[in-house]
This record gives sequence, C-alpha cells and structure tokens, in this order.
Amino acid sequence: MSLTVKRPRGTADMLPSDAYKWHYLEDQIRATAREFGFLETRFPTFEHTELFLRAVGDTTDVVQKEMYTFTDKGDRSITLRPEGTASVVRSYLENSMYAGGLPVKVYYLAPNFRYEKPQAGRLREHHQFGVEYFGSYGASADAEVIMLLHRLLGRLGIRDIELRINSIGCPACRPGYQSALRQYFESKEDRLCGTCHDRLKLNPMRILDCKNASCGEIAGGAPRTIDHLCPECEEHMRKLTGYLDAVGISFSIDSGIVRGLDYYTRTVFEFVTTTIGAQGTVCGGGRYDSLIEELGGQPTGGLGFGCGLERLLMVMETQGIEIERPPQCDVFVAGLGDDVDIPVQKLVHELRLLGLAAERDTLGRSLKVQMKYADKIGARYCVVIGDAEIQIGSAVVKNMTARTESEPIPLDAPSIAAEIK
RNA sequence: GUGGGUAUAGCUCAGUAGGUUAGAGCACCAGAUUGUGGAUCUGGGGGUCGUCGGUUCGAGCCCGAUUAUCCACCCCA
Repeated sequence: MSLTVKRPRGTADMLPSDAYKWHYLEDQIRATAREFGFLETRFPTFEHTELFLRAVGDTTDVVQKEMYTFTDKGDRSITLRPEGTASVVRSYLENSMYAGGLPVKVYYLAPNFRYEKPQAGRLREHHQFGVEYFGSYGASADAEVIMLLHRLLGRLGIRDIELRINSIGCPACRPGYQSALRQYFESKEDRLCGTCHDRLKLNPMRILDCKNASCGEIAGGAPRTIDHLCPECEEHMRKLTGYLDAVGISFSIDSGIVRGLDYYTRTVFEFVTTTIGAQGTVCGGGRYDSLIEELGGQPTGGLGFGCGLERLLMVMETQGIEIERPPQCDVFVAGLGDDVDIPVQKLVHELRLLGLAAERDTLGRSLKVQMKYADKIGARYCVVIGDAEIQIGSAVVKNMTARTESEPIPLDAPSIAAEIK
C-alpha cells in the first residue's frame, strides 16, 4: 500500500462505526469530572521543548528518547506534547489561574505523542483523560483524585483492576532514603544488569523498576521508600489510606511504583489490569508539590493523573462490556417514483427541523433497496411516499423494529414526528 | 534500541508434495413476475498473493533483503 494512504506507524484511525464508543467514554468522563468539580481545560498540541525538559526531567526516558521534537521555521525548538501535566502547569502559570483563588481543578482530554515501538496498548499517538488539582497539600486532595478515577472505572463497568499506591517521599526524606538505597545496591553491584549500574549513579530508585530477573530479586529486598518517610510524609500517607478505607476503595501498597516522570513527590499511584497484555497500567499519577515552583510559580502543591483512553477501551472490550450504539437514523423517507422526489426532500427537511435524524435515498434506488438500506443504517421508522400518498395526503409510518404499521396519518412532518414519539 | 511471529479480495482466513485461468465465508452490487427491510436462493464485480531480488523448466509456497503489522523487553497511558 502506498505511503499516501498509509497511516504513520503507531497511529490509529477512529472509524465512524466506532465513534459512539468514544462519545460514550467521553460522556462518562465529563459527567464524572463534573461531579467532582473539575472544569475542562484545553491547550496546544505542541509546546516549547524547554518546557518538557524542565517539567518532565531531562534524564527521563520520555524526554531522552521518546519526544517528537523539531525546529520550526522561526528556528524554535518545538515538541509534540508527550504528556499533559507540563502543559497544564504552563497554562496555569501563563494565565495566572491561581488569581481566581485556590484550589484550581481542571481536566483535559488530549492526544499525547511519544516515539515508541508500538505493541499491544501502546501507540505513538494516544489519548489521555487527565486531571490536575492545584493548590492543596492535603491528603484529602489525593483521595479525591483517586476517588474520581475509581468512580469513573466503576461507572464504566470495569472489573479486575487494581489500585496500587506508594509514597516516594519529599525533598526532606528522599536524600536519606536514596543513600540507604545506594548503600544497599552497592553491596550487590556485581549482580546488577548494565542499565542498573548507570541507574545506581543517576537515580537508584529506577532500579526498583527493573524487570531483569537478577535485579528484580535484589530489588525485592531493597529498602522501601515507605519505610524511610519523614514524619510529614508518613502522616500524609496515613491520612490518604484512611480516606480510602473510609470510602471503601481497596488498594495495595506497592513499593515498586516509582514512575518515570521526575516531578512526582509523596503519593504515586496506578490502576493496573492484567487483561489487556503487558501494558496493563490504565491510569497513573501522583503528587508533584515542587513542580509549579520549579517552573517559576509560587510554591503550590499539586497532583494529577493521566488515564489512557485506548487502554480503557481495550479493557472494556476484553471484559465484554457492551456500549450501546445510539440510533443513527430516526426515520427513513423512502420515495417511489420521480414525481415524489421534491416532496420527499421537503419532508426530510421538515422532520430534521423538528429534531429528528431523517434520511432519504440520493442514489436513485428502487423501493426494495431503499428499505434494505433503511434497515442497514438502523432506521427506527420508515415512511414510504408514492403518488398514492401524495394524492390522498396521508401515509403509514412503519416501525422497523416492531415490524408494525400505523394507521394512515396526515402526510406532514408534525404528524409523522408525533407518531414517532 | 533489542528479540520473536505474521504478510493471499474491503474484513476473517484456506491454498494440500513448488505444476494450467488463486479459493471460501462475510461485506458490497444486481436479480428471484416491476409499491416495501432483516431469511433463503441465483448471478456479479473485486486480488500485480506487501515490495525488490535470488533458486528453479516453473514460486502464493523455497532463500535473501526491505517495508508494514502483531507480540514481548525497555518505558509508559
């Protein structure tokens, strides 16, 4: 197939026949966000590269090897957004959203771009539902954000998805933990893989994530962040788990959750499933209390998450969760003969003005084929108009699902609309 | 970036030991006494067998390369 009709690697077309699934998902998301008091925000698809270097961290995989970066005609370095939080924080600062008072609670639905090797549940362009909660240091904000996700997953009917949380500490307790960690790994350095040797110097916490068998075994016995928290971080975690217990959200503490974006502090969490292959993280997020300050704002607490919509739909699909396909056509007006062409057009127009999805044939097809077509597009009702109907000024409305016909009713849009309702 | 699988009609796939004009189901189109849908039946259109090269008298089938795709590692949603 020639390149002109081939989509780029790692991208996906949303087909018209699947659009209703996305609409459903987005409707559920918007309804949930509304219940939890989040307003939608939108922002550009690309940003200055500098933003992601600063916000995401220039040693992360996302920045080092996965960004779509190019120089524009004005000689600026531009990057297609690899994740949402950096853009939202930038927009928050640039537009002084804090000026309206804190907290600021926003959500977004947006595509992200990462130069990855595609596999199940992983694309180069994927879509995320994300939430950012600015201005609160309280653990109740953490609880709220997790509750929102829990609620969304619940109303989508998703089962067998596990909430895992961890605390990776704050600038106060992290140095102590990192030195304990480094000390532990250095004692077993000869058994670590090559990548982890580098990680030991750069960021030993990454070793906890390593899937190498030997490293994993070593990491299993490593000191855990939650055992080295400062009293404040400990209290934060205790409060969060208290909230979750109180509202009946089950979770597990997973000291292996470190997350690959540098800005996280204290709470990190993931919703993970094993039903869609190896890429089972459907949602991931956490707290980032230093990020806003690092990008030039006042010290402001914050947290958020990203939730992969493609993965969400995959989970629903594999769990057999049906999304109802809304009717595409309320009434099909079938015409019989050239003489009724104008009346058919007029009737369809008037039915639409009354808010109905009305359809007619424009290919000059026979009545039988028009009926088949009406059936194929799922028309709920059908009206056949021929010379006879025009002459006597009435027609019958056929209920396509019940296979019944009405008594003859006046051949005008209001009467037909009334019959349908 | 590393590894493995796959590539035949719009879709899902057959294709037997290399051997005539490459098949099926679904979908699409047209019919089955011309004013009526989902079933059935009949017929039809549609494929340079991913691409390039090689082996062979002969390649959809064997070999090499390349591209695409799927899956896994890494990392992430």
